[in-house]
Amino acid sequence: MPELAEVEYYRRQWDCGVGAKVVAVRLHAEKRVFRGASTSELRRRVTGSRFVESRARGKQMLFRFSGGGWLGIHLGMSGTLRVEPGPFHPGKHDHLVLQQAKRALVFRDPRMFGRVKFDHGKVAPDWWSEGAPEIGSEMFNATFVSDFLRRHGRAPIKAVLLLQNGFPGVGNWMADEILWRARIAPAAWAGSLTLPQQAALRRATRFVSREAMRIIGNDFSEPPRSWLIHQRWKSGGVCPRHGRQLERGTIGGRTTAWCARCQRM
DNA sequence: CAACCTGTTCGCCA
DNA sequence: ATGGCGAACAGGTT
Repeated sequence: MPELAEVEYYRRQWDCGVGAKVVAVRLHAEKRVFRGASTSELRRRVTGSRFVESRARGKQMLFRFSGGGWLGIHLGMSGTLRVEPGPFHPGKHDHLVLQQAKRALVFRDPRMFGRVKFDHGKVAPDWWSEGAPEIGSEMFNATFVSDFLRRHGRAPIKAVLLLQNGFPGVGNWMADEILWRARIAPAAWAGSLTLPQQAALRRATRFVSREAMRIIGNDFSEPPRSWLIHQRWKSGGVCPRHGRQLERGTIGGRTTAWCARCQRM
Protein backbone atom coordinates (compact mmCIF):
# COMPACT_ATOMS: atom_id res chain seq x y z
CA MET A 1 0.00 0.00 0.00
CA PRO A 2 2.42 2.68 1.07
CA GLU A 3 4.01 5.13 -1.36
CA LEU A 4 5.20 8.67 -0.65
CA ALA A 5 1.91 10.15 0.53
CA GLU A 6 0.68 7.09 2.39
CA VAL A 7 4.01 6.93 4.22
CA GLU A 8 3.53 10.55 5.29
CA TYR A 9 0.02 9.75 6.47
CA TYR A 10 1.23 6.83 8.57
CA ARG A 11 4.16 8.80 9.99
CA ARG A 12 1.72 11.39 11.32
CA GLN A 13 -0.31 8.74 13.10
CA TRP A 14 2.39 8.57 15.75
CA ASP A 15 2.54 12.38 16.21
CA CYS A 16 0.26 12.29 19.25
CA GLY A 17 3.05 10.48 21.09
CA VAL A 18 5.70 13.16 20.48
CA GLY A 19 7.10 14.50 23.76
CA ALA A 20 5.96 11.54 25.83
CA LYS A 21 8.08 8.80 27.35
CA VAL A 22 8.09 5.22 26.13
CA VAL A 23 7.44 3.07 29.18
CA ALA A 24 7.77 -0.30 27.46
CA VAL A 25 8.80 -1.78 24.10
CA ARG A 26 7.09 -4.92 22.88
CA LEU A 27 8.40 -6.60 19.76
CA HIS A 28 8.45 -9.90 17.86
CA ALA A 29 12.24 -10.18 17.71
CA GLU A 30 12.33 -13.27 15.49
CA LYS A 31 10.26 -11.73 12.72
CA ARG A 32 11.71 -10.90 9.34
CA VAL A 33 10.98 -7.16 9.67
CA PHE A 34 13.88 -6.92 12.16
CA ARG A 35 16.43 -8.56 9.83
CA GLY A 36 19.82 -6.97 10.40
CA ALA A 37 18.68 -4.85 13.37
CA SER A 38 19.62 -5.29 17.00
CA THR A 39 16.29 -5.74 18.77
CA SER A 40 17.99 -5.92 22.16
CA GLU A 41 19.62 -2.51 21.67
CA LEU A 42 16.35 -1.07 20.37
CA ARG A 43 14.53 -2.34 23.43
CA ARG A 44 17.22 -1.15 25.86
CA ARG A 45 17.70 2.34 24.46
CA VAL A 46 14.09 3.23 23.64
CA THR A 47 12.58 2.01 26.90
CA GLY A 48 12.46 5.01 29.25
CA SER A 49 13.41 7.49 26.51
CA ARG A 50 11.22 10.27 25.12
CA PHE A 51 9.86 10.30 21.55
CA VAL A 52 11.28 13.58 20.21
CA GLU A 53 10.31 13.90 16.53
CA SER A 54 9.88 12.10 13.23
CA ARG A 55 10.53 12.65 9.54
CA ALA A 56 9.69 10.93 6.27
CA ARG A 57 11.81 10.86 3.15
CA GLY A 58 10.58 8.95 0.13
CA LYS A 59 9.29 5.70 1.59
CA GLN A 60 11.62 5.86 4.60
CA MET A 61 10.65 7.11 8.04
CA LEU A 62 12.94 8.08 10.89
CA PHE A 63 11.86 8.46 14.53
CA ARG A 64 14.16 10.17 17.03
CA PHE A 65 14.30 9.41 20.75
CA SER A 66 16.07 11.18 23.60
CA GLY A 67 19.45 9.70 24.42
CA GLY A 68 20.39 9.34 20.73
CA GLY A 69 18.10 6.55 19.56
CA TRP A 70 17.08 6.54 15.87
CA LEU A 71 14.31 4.18 14.78
CA GLY A 72 13.99 3.64 11.03
CA ILE A 73 10.84 2.12 9.57
CA HIS A 74 10.03 1.08 6.00
CA LEU A 75 6.46 -0.11 5.49
CA GLY A 76 7.18 -2.47 2.60
CA MET A 77 4.03 -3.71 0.88
CA SER A 78 1.59 -4.10 3.77
CA GLY A 79 2.96 -2.14 6.73
CA THR A 80 0.94 0.44 8.69
CA LEU A 81 1.41 2.65 11.73
CA ARG A 82 -1.43 3.36 14.13
CA VAL A 83 -2.20 4.38 17.68
CA GLU A 84 -4.17 2.44 20.27
CA PRO A 85 -5.45 4.11 23.46
CA GLY A 86 -4.27 2.90 26.87
CA PRO A 87 -2.34 -0.33 27.47
CA PHE A 88 -2.22 -2.45 24.32
CA HIS A 89 -1.69 -6.14 23.73
CA PRO A 90 -0.19 -6.68 20.29
CA GLY A 91 -1.91 -8.98 17.81
CA LYS A 92 -0.19 -11.51 15.57
CA HIS A 93 1.05 -8.95 13.04
CA ASP A 94 1.79 -6.09 15.45
CA HIS A 95 5.55 -6.60 15.39
CA LEU A 96 6.60 -3.44 17.24
CA VAL A 97 4.72 -1.59 19.97
CA LEU A 98 6.01 1.49 21.81
CA GLN A 99 3.87 1.71 24.93
CA GLN A 100 3.43 5.17 26.43
CA ALA A 101 1.42 6.10 29.51
CA LYS A 102 -1.70 7.09 27.59
CA ARG A 103 -1.36 5.24 24.27
CA ALA A 104 0.52 2.63 22.28
CA LEU A 105 2.34 3.37 19.00
CA VAL A 106 1.92 0.28 16.83
CA PHE A 107 3.75 -0.97 13.72
CA ARG A 108 1.84 -3.74 11.94
CA ASP A 109 2.98 -5.65 8.85
CA PRO A 110 1.31 -8.93 7.83
CA ARG A 111 3.50 -9.65 4.80
CA MET A 112 6.70 -8.54 6.51
CA PHE A 113 8.32 -6.96 3.44
CA GLY A 114 8.75 -3.92 5.67
CA ARG A 115 11.82 -3.27 7.76
CA VAL A 116 12.80 -1.85 11.14
CA LYS A 117 16.27 -0.40 11.73
CA PHE A 118 17.82 0.95 14.88
CA ASP A 119 20.87 3.20 15.25
CA HIS A 120 22.41 5.15 18.09
CA GLY A 121 24.35 8.41 17.88
CA LYS A 122 24.35 12.19 18.02
CA VAL A 123 23.34 12.63 14.38
CA ALA A 124 20.98 10.80 12.03
CA PRO A 125 22.36 7.50 10.67
CA ASP A 126 24.25 7.42 7.35
CA TRP A 127 21.55 5.53 5.47
CA TRP A 128 19.20 8.44 6.17
CA SER A 129 21.52 11.20 4.95
CA GLU A 130 22.64 9.30 1.86
CA GLY A 131 19.22 9.17 0.21
CA ALA A 132 18.50 10.54 -3.28
CA PRO A 133 17.32 14.15 -3.73
CA GLU A 134 13.69 14.53 -2.73
CA ILE A 135 11.29 15.20 -5.58
CA GLY A 136 10.32 18.59 -4.16
CA SER A 137 13.92 19.73 -3.71
CA GLU A 138 16.13 21.97 -5.86
CA MET A 139 18.41 19.04 -6.60
CA PHE A 140 15.65 17.17 -8.42
CA ASN A 141 16.37 19.27 -11.52
CA ALA A 142 16.52 18.68 -15.26
CA THR A 143 20.15 17.58 -15.15
CA PHE A 144 19.59 15.07 -12.39
CA VAL A 145 16.60 13.51 -14.14
CA SER A 146 18.29 13.51 -17.54
CA ASP A 147 21.42 11.79 -16.15
CA PHE A 148 19.33 9.22 -14.32
CA LEU A 149 17.30 8.40 -17.45
CA ARG A 150 20.47 8.03 -19.51
CA ARG A 151 22.01 5.73 -16.92
CA HIS A 152 19.00 3.43 -17.21
CA GLY A 153 18.45 4.13 -20.89
CA ARG A 154 17.58 0.57 -21.97
CA ALA A 155 14.99 -0.05 -19.27
CA PRO A 156 11.30 0.81 -19.75
CA ILE A 157 10.51 4.21 -18.23
CA LYS A 158 7.93 2.58 -15.97
CA ALA A 159 10.67 0.47 -14.35
CA VAL A 160 12.94 3.51 -13.97
CA LEU A 161 10.26 5.51 -12.15
CA LEU A 162 10.18 2.75 -9.54
CA LEU A 163 13.91 3.07 -8.77
CA GLN A 164 14.15 4.80 -5.40
CA ASN A 165 17.59 6.26 -6.17
CA GLY A 166 16.04 8.51 -8.79
CA PHE A 167 12.39 8.92 -7.87
CA PRO A 168 12.24 8.42 -4.10
CA GLY A 169 8.75 7.66 -2.87
CA VAL A 170 7.26 6.76 -6.25
CA GLY A 171 5.51 3.38 -6.29
CA ASN A 172 3.32 1.49 -8.71
CA TRP A 173 0.21 3.65 -8.74
CA MET A 174 2.16 6.92 -8.74
CA ALA A 175 4.33 5.76 -11.64
CA ASP A 176 1.24 5.01 -13.76
CA GLU A 177 -0.33 8.33 -12.77
CA ILE A 178 2.84 10.25 -13.68
CA LEU A 179 3.26 8.58 -17.09
CA TRP A 180 -0.39 9.12 -17.94
CA ARG A 181 -0.12 12.83 -17.13
CA ALA A 182 3.17 13.18 -19.04
CA ARG A 183 1.60 11.28 -21.99
CA ILE A 184 4.49 8.82 -22.17
CA ALA A 185 4.02 5.10 -22.89
CA PRO A 186 5.25 2.99 -19.96
CA ALA A 187 7.21 0.65 -22.25
CA ALA A 188 9.24 3.47 -23.83
CA TRP A 189 12.99 3.17 -23.21
CA ALA A 190 14.05 5.70 -20.60
CA GLY A 191 16.88 6.76 -22.88
CA SER A 192 14.50 7.51 -25.75
CA LEU A 193 12.69 10.40 -24.06
CA THR A 194 13.00 13.73 -25.86
CA LEU A 195 13.80 16.87 -23.88
CA PRO A 196 10.15 18.00 -23.92
CA GLN A 197 9.13 14.54 -22.69
CA GLN A 198 11.71 14.73 -19.91
CA ALA A 199 10.34 18.11 -18.88
CA ALA A 200 6.79 16.76 -18.90
CA LEU A 201 7.90 13.77 -16.84
CA ARG A 202 9.57 15.95 -14.23
CA ARG A 203 6.59 18.28 -14.07
CA ALA A 204 4.12 15.39 -13.69
CA THR A 205 6.32 13.76 -11.03
CA ARG A 206 6.34 16.95 -8.99
CA PHE A 207 2.63 17.52 -9.47
CA VAL A 208 1.57 14.00 -8.46
CA SER A 209 3.94 13.99 -5.46
CA ARG A 210 2.81 17.38 -4.19
CA GLU A 211 -0.89 16.78 -4.68
CA ALA A 212 -0.83 13.23 -3.29
CA MET A 213 1.01 14.54 -0.25
CA ARG A 214 -1.56 17.29 0.25
CA ILE A 215 -4.63 15.12 -0.30
CA ILE A 216 -3.66 11.64 0.92
CA GLY A 217 -0.86 12.63 3.32
CA ASN A 218 -3.19 14.66 5.54
CA ASP A 219 -6.15 12.39 6.11
CA PHE A 220 -6.14 9.70 3.41
CA SER A 221 -8.88 11.45 1.43
CA GLU A 222 -9.38 10.60 -2.24
CA PRO A 223 -7.71 12.39 -5.14
CA PRO A 224 -10.11 14.05 -7.64
CA ARG A 225 -12.14 11.82 -9.98
CA SER A 226 -9.98 12.99 -12.87
CA TRP A 227 -7.00 11.00 -11.59
CA LEU A 228 -6.01 7.70 -13.20
CA ILE A 229 -5.76 6.01 -9.80
CA HIS A 230 -9.55 5.54 -9.71
CA GLN A 231 -9.55 3.66 -13.02
CA ARG A 232 -6.39 1.63 -13.06
CA TRP A 233 -7.46 -1.43 -11.06
CA LYS A 234 -11.06 -1.95 -12.02
CA SER A 235 -11.88 -4.08 -15.01
CA GLY A 236 -13.26 -1.84 -17.69
CA GLY A 237 -11.28 1.13 -16.36
CA VAL A 238 -11.11 3.99 -18.84
CA CYS A 239 -8.82 6.93 -19.55
CA PRO A 240 -10.14 9.92 -17.56
CA ARG A 241 -9.31 12.21 -20.51
CA HIS A 242 -11.56 10.75 -23.16
CA GLY A 243 -12.98 7.46 -21.92
CA ARG A 244 -10.96 5.02 -23.97
CA GLN A 245 -10.51 1.60 -22.34
CA LEU A 246 -7.15 1.35 -20.56
CA GLU A 247 -4.51 -1.19 -21.56
CA ARG A 248 -3.19 -3.57 -18.91
CA GLY A 249 0.11 -5.40 -18.86
CA THR A 250 3.25 -6.26 -16.95
CA ILE A 251 6.04 -3.74 -17.46
CA GLY A 252 9.10 -3.56 -15.27
CA GLY A 253 7.79 -6.65 -13.52
CA ARG A 254 4.70 -4.80 -12.27
CA THR A 255 1.08 -4.54 -13.32
CA THR A 256 0.74 -1.39 -15.40
CA ALA A 257 -2.29 0.46 -16.75
CA TRP A 258 -2.07 3.04 -19.52
CA CYS A 259 -4.00 4.71 -22.33
CA ALA A 260 -2.75 3.70 -25.77
CA ARG A 261 -4.30 6.79 -27.31
CA CYS A 262 -2.69 9.54 -25.29
CA GLN A 263 0.50 7.83 -24.12
CA ARG A 264 3.05 7.48 -26.89
CA MET A 265 6.48 5.98 -27.38
C1' DC B 1 -8.37 -23.10 -5.41
C1' DA B 2 -5.45 -20.20 -7.99
C1' DA B 3 -3.98 -15.91 -9.04
C1' DC B 4 -2.87 -11.51 -7.64
C1' DC B 5 -0.68 -7.66 -4.89
C1' DT B 6 0.75 0.38 -3.83
C1' DG B 7 8.26 -3.18 -2.42
C1' DT B 8 12.96 -4.50 -2.15
C1' DT B 9 16.93 -7.54 -2.82
C1' DC B 10 19.48 -11.22 -4.74
C1' DG B 11 21.73 -13.95 -8.28
C1' DC B 12 22.38 -14.50 -13.07
C1' DC B 13 23.39 -12.77 -17.40
C1' DA B 14 24.90 -9.45 -21.12
C1' DA C 1 31.99 -2.78 -13.47
C1' DT C 2 27.38 -1.71 -14.53
C1' DG C 3 22.74 -2.37 -15.61
C1' DG C 4 18.39 -5.26 -16.75
C1' DC C 5 15.55 -8.96 -15.37
C1' DG C 6 13.11 -12.69 -13.02
C1' DA C 7 12.61 -14.95 -8.72
C1' DA C 8 12.02 -14.86 -3.94
C1' DC C 9 10.21 -13.18 0.27
C1' DA C 10 4.79 -14.04 3.18
C1' DG C 11 0.26 -13.60 4.05
C1' DG C 12 -4.23 -11.67 2.86
C1' DT C 13 -7.70 -10.96 -0.57
C1' DT C 14 -10.40 -11.87 -4.75
